[in-house]
Amino acid sequence: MTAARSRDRATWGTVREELRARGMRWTPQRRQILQVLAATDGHITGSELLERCRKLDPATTPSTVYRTLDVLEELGVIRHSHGLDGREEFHVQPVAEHGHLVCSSCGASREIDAAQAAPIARAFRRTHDFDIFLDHLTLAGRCAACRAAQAG
Amino acid sequence: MTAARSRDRATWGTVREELRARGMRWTPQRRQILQVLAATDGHITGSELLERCRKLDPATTPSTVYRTLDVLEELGVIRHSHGLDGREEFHVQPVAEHGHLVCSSCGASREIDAAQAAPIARAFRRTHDFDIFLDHLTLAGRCAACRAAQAG
DNA sequence: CGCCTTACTGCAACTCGTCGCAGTTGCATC
DNA sequence: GATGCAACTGCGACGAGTTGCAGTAAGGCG
Ligand SMILES: [Mn+2]
Ligand SMILES: [Mn+2]
Ligand SMILES: [Zn+2]
Ligand SMILES: [Zn+2]
Repeated sequence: MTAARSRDRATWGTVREELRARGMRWTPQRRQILQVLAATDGHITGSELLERCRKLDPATTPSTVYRTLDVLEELGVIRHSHGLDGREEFHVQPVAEHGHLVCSSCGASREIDAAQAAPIARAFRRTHDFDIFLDHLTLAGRCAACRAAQAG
Repeated sequence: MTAARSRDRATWGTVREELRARGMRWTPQRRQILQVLAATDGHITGSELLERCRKLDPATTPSTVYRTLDVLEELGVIRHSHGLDGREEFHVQPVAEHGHLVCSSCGASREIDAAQAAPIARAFRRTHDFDIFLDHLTLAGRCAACRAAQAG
């Protein structure tokens, strides 16, 4: 984990106040989930998060973890996209908005930043009057290496 | 269901020979699944297919249906993309290759045809040497109506 | 037609995730 | 510090989908 990629301490600390401001509660379970997320770089699935929480507290239950992920996404603290298998993958914030480009053959994954996605967003805005959510975008396809390997 | 959108009788009929050619077998279960798919317009999920098969034969089992979907996708008879919830949605062939544009707020969905996707495909081919699979693409976002509704 | 190989089916157990409900607890207020 | 309300947790049942395995049957061949 690098400081550049994860929410800094001060930002994570505001979650408690963001919850209170909405009439929601700060519980030991939520504190622990946030602690694990703060130590996570990049992406994490619900079941991975559950597993890591259970290392700290084996009594952690699935429903609490999944419901907390929903709450945190409503607050904007995390966002999700989907892997090739369709499972949700959560991003900790405030990483720059980005999509993913994944090779169906080898699983290699690259991020698509806002600049790269801008032409696509503009095209659908113009032709369909539709705003694309880059954070939710996963493009599947075949990378150069896999295309070359199969070409023979 | 319209003739224009579903695989015609002759094309569905070739599936039996395509299976045989690969050393696979033509079974009553597969015949029935294909019968349901032939009567399906547009998209269908695995559990929807299971449910429809069970109307014809209540003894239909999940594993056979899901495994048959895998086989048919390998043969190229169907393809899948993912709904906003991540679940697989199968397309019967030979519908023209297309992606989807789905509004996260109201669920409205439009198809993206090859012509509309061509600029995107070209861009990623050029900048990342990566071939996009249009059939697998689902773009999430917000439609004009929902944007207007929320603007106030 | 009957045999044999092996693809396939159905089952049971499992994973991931969701949901209603009853009991618990955060936290605001006095 | 005690009280009370509602948000939250944990439970148990459930839905969707996957997988190993043992028994079944498709279909090629004699
Ligand atoms: Mn997929
Ligand atoms: Mn999603
Ligand atoms: Zn690859
Ligand atoms: Zn909409």
